[in-house]
Amino acid sequence: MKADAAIDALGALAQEHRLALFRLLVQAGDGGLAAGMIAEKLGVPNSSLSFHLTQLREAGLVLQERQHRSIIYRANYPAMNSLVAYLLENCCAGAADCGAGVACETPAQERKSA
Amino acid sequence: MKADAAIDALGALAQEHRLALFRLLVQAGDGGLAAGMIAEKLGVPNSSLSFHLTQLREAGLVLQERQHRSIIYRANYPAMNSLVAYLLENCCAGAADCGAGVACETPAQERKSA
DNA sequence: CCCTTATTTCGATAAAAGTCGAATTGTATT
DNA sequence: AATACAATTCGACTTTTATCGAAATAAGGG
Repeated sequence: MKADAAIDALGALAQEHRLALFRLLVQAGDGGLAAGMIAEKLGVPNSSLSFHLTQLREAGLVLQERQHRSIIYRANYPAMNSLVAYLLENCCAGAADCGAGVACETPAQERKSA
Repeated sequence: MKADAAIDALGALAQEHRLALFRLLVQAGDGGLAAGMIAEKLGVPNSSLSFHLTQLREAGLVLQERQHRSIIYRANYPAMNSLVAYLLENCCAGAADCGAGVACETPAQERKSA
């Protein structure tokens, strides 16, 4: 993962509605949620929500797919994984135990997943 | 972790210089780095860097400590851990295997670390 | 085809974030 | 107490982000 992609992803998550939206999709799992359903759950006007969905999609954090009249959104888990890996890359210069706890023990750093 | 804290942390990381700065500290480990050293490594004016350090500190992602004339900054690993846990909380509604891969298998979700 | 539903794009506006030189504060040295 | 050094605060400015109603696009049903 490159710095620009990480900044886009973090920026996409750093907003009240988008953070709530992403967590909603993370919890929804494979089934995903339709745009209208999300707008209703978050209490945000459709046009505003559409703006936020675009941000998350362009940042690579969510995937979209048309189903009949609705558009279904899903969390992109691999993208999330590589974002976390990027943040913790070479933690404590690679020392096995550096007091960082779980953060430093991410099982798969810099995998090819996204 | 609460939503506001997560937004602050994500917003703090969603910026070119601050992301590079945080990763620098993550890699530096327990020794930390002095403000001046960071400014030099990043090629950012002191006043700009100070602004960014404040952002990261207020977001809880870095810790500061005075040492003689310098101020040493360190990554706050527990804060990072709880941020990741917050993002992936109740992933796939708690299903053991949901295709999310590593992301969904965070060992310590919502611990009291930060 | 016309009509309803689902979602996005447009456009104008308001609010927040980033930049950096100059001045300031705090700490050590002689 | 005068000087040098390390870092932060101030202030004026530019750029980016967020909001949401109204109009447009897309898909399916009668």
